[in-house]
Amino acid sequence: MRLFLVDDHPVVRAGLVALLGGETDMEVVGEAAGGEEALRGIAAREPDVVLMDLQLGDGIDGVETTRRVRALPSPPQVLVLTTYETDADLMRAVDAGATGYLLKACPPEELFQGIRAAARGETVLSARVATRMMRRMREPGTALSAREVEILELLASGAGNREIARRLFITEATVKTHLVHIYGKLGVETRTAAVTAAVERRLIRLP
Amino acid sequence: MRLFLVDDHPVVRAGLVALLGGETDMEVVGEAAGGEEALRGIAAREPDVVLMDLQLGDGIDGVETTRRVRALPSPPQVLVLTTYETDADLMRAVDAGATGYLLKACPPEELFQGIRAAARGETVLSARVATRMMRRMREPGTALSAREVEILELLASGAGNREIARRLFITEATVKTHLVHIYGKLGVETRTAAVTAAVERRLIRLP
DNA sequence: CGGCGCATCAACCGATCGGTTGACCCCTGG
DNA sequence: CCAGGGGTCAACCGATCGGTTGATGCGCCG
Repeated sequence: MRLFLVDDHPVVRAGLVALLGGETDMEVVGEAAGGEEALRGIAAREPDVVLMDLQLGDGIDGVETTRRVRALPSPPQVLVLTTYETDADLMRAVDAGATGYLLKACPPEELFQGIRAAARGETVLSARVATRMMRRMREPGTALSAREVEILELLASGAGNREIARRLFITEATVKTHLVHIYGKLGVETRTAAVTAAVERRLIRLP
Repeated sequence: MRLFLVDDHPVVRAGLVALLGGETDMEVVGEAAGGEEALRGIAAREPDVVLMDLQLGDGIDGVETTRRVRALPSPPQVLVLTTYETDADLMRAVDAGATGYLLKACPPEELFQGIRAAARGETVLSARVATRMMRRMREPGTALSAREVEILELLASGAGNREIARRLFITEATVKTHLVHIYGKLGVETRTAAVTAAVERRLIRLP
């Protein structure tokens, strides 16, 4: 089983090499610190599974790299191995064609089994990640409308209700109504908390 | 040189062991995934240098662990080795008694030299971290105090003034005074705008 | 057709926030 | 020594925000 590592931390790459060296059925055939380097290396070495971090430091991130890797002819499986377990990270990774999503904090044995499962094309999720997905499924009504996202973005820019109303050509009353709905869906009570909650879930992105 | 590792990621610990194994003058005498475990291990093994991550997953974080380690009789040097380079993390780590602050993304050679420097009691900073500090020095009036950063972090969590006051053991009046200063330094007029400005300038990091 | 969710608006009230002025303490450095 | 900066607190005021109730119109879907 040929593996390729993509992570901007030399320490993490060394750790994976060391850990995987103990498994007789796995071999690390290449590694990369950034997206561009990864694409070149993967095209050249043709691994079976790519272990991909999402935060790569330089311009092109892990999600975009995953998308391009999966667009290669006869692409390898891509197993995301990252630090965080936000909904948006997971969704975007899956959308980009990732085969699985594991956390760096997971025990090594879970990592080994995950890699073998990914090589067989099976979807593999860390226990904590799977738990989050289940909870999302069971709690509908948390999806924000397009209008509500518009409000959130102006909110994040620090605009007051009057300013938001002016920019969207509606009245303050309407803005307040939207805000109440947003607070409810995000489970917060203040505008500031709404902004941070939205950023964490990658509903909006700070400029 | 006896080293002790504190990091909640098995992969990272394995990576450090593998990397440091190549250096003849270093020896990893113990490791821990969490704060409590670290304190017990360090007291027992008496290392020269502790490599400390700031995100430990469980209740007690790296900063608090560092503070307690430095409070031990004849404490080891603590070298923070983490992923981020926000002002908040750096300032709190230094305040807690850390000898240095390196990033996991740094090249291994910088890590080795940093450990040797830390063992001699010298302060060592990653190049990117040092750059940030220099810029802070050269632009006074825009630099937030440690206390102001504390306020900002609670602000970002969506806390109201009363909640901030309660958590920091001060009165609402004091919180408001700090906020006025923060608004002035960041060039904003509302708490929400202050949070986004602070995140953009990497003064704080969203949870 | 009759709900249902979304978007819009109004009026009201209490709570909170933004801004100001003034004050005290502690520490550091010229 | 004392000026300066940071941290703390108080009292006050107007502006804004959070929360509520109620209402209208639109499009979708069974």
